[in-house]
Amino acid sequence: MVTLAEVAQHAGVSASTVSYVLSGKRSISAETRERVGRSIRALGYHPNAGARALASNRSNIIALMIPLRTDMYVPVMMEIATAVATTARTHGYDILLLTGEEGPDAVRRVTGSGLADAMILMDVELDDDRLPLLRATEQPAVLIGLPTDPAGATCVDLDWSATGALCVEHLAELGHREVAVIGEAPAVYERHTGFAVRTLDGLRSRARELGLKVLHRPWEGGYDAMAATLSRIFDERPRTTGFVVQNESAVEPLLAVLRRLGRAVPEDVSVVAVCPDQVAVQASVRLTSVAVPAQEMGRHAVDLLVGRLDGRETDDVVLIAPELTVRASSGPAPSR
Amino acid sequence: MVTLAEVAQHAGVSASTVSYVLSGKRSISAETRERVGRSIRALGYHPNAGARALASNRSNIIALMIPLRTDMYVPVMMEIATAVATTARTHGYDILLLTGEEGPDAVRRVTGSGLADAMILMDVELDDDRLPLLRATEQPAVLIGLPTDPAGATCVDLDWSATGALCVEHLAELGHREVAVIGEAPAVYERHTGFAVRTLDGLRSRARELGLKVLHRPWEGGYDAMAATLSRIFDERPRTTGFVVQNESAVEPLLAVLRRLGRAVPEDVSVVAVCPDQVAVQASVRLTSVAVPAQEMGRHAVDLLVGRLDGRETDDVVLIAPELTVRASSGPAPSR
DNA sequence: CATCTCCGTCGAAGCGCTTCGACTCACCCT
DNA sequence: AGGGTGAGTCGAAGCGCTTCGACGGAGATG
Repeated sequence: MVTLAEVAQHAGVSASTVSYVLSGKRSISAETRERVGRSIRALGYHPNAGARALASNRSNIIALMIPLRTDMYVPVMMEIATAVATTARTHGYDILLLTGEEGPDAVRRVTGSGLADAMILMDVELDDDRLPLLRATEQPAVLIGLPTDPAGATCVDLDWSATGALCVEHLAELGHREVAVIGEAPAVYERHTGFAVRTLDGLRSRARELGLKVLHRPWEGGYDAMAATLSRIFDERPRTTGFVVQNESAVEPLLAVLRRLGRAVPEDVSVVAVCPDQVAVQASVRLTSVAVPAQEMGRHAVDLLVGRLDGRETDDVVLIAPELTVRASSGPAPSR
Repeated sequence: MVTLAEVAQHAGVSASTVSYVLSGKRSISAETRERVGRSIRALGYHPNAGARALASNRSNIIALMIPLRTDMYVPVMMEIATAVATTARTHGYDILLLTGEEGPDAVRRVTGSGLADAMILMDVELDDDRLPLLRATEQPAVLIGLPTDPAGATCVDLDWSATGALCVEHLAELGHREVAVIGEAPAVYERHTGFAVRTLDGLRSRARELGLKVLHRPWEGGYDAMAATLSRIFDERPRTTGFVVQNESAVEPLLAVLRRLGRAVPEDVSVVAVCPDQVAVQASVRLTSVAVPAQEMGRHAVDLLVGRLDGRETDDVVLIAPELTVRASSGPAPSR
């Protein structure tokens, strides 16, 4: 293993000089810089992460806490995670992967041990039990999600409330009067997951303003469950012509069951989805959708964090405005 | 920030004693251990990760390199990743997340800097360019996947070749004579991804032994592409009655298109999938399938690695035997 | 009873790096 | 000519922990 001291000796300078070459924190003559650079390459030197962390009190690691729930749509999580990882690398940071399993303890462990310089938390609940811990430490943290009280942490999220409103507005403009929402699994609402609750609230209040009737049904997964859900919906509200799907994995089952029921999309019923664009265009019907900007959220989170770590002032809450793309799954309400 | 020394002072012992209490590497009287434990709790002490890594030359971190390709089935990757993370935690290790993007450089960086004690690599190609680097370091590594020459690294994988064989055997037993394979995206084969190539090889050679005709068609994604693929297959081999799907995301498109073509499953055609059990049971037709044991693979990989790190001798290659579960998507070939 | 052994504890020496203060030149200003 | 300035470099002091060797004392051994 090659050390700084060996590089210094090889280059005929002192260890501190090599360190300053590496960090650029003091000016070094071009000639010396050159020579040190050559020695580094010649010896194949890599700074030791532990030593660096100890001496500088910086690990250059960002912890990312991902839920390991199976009731969330995984690809979006993954997309956020990869965006976080790649963005972090461009700033010289690595990502430590924490699963939600450990819960608040993980926060304690990581901040306490100086393993990471900062944290990014996903799957934020409205009243998240990790928040008090974050407030108690001076370590920067970014939530991907928006709790009820965001004090003490920076937040990045899609404006879910506006998203819900946007979906229902679109359907209203097309003349739909009765709308059904196929939601997440019940457990997601029960633990007050921010995005699910907010979407629903935003949708409902806009619907009220517009005079639309809304039915919300969670969905557990599976085709049979979808068939049951739909038949219940059409029993209770036969005149339902608009659907909002907030759960990406519900998209295909919904379309399949509608087909089986003989309801044409978009002639008989319209469907608006909240999902990544890729899902929307690859579905069996090209979906009118509000995109979930997973990449953007991940990138933003890291940028904010790095800004904080570099001592810059940053925004406290970044809400991304939703954008609806009209595709083939929504159209004018059938005249009856 | 609380340090070891402060704990030692608070407990009235020397720093080394506290260290030995923590590591258990020397015997400590019960009374002292008790007292030190109390001080630790009283002060809220957490060992500093950097200092520990520096002094002990162990970071207690395992690097996990995940592909960030979009042409792979994401949920399986994620399942492996979470299994890796949770298993690692039970052994006291944390996970450093590396995306495939950096490629071999990431290996160099991580092993060189002592950031991680070991690595787990996913998305292994038959002739992977990260392998030479792994062989050149004495750091343990586990591949989830099996390259052509596994020397120098431990490997964990499903026996894909046997998996392919198993699928075709099942169809053969049911009397199917002409079989089509809906594969991964072409790029997956082009870069010689181990599992894709091996499955196909295993399937083909068993088919040859059994006298079955096999057609293999990659699939890029999307319903239209699936419709095109199927119509080509039925053009070229009208008597095709068996399908093997190795790409989980192809399952629903395949079933939907078959339905549209008026081919009933399993009466007209049988479908065997290679996918996680959850996908198989939640599909619109309950699928006969070979399970991809994602969790098991992740867990195994970590167990092997930890074994190595603890100086134990471990297996070099762990191949998990495939298991086929018969469900509702396969049945006797139609008599013609 | 002298000697050996083992247990429990301590002190000190690093691990490889960053960073602060200090030093040496050259150069510029008055 | 004297002093000030800034660029470039060095030495040394730590960062918080692990670990090795040493040591005193208790109990076992012959």
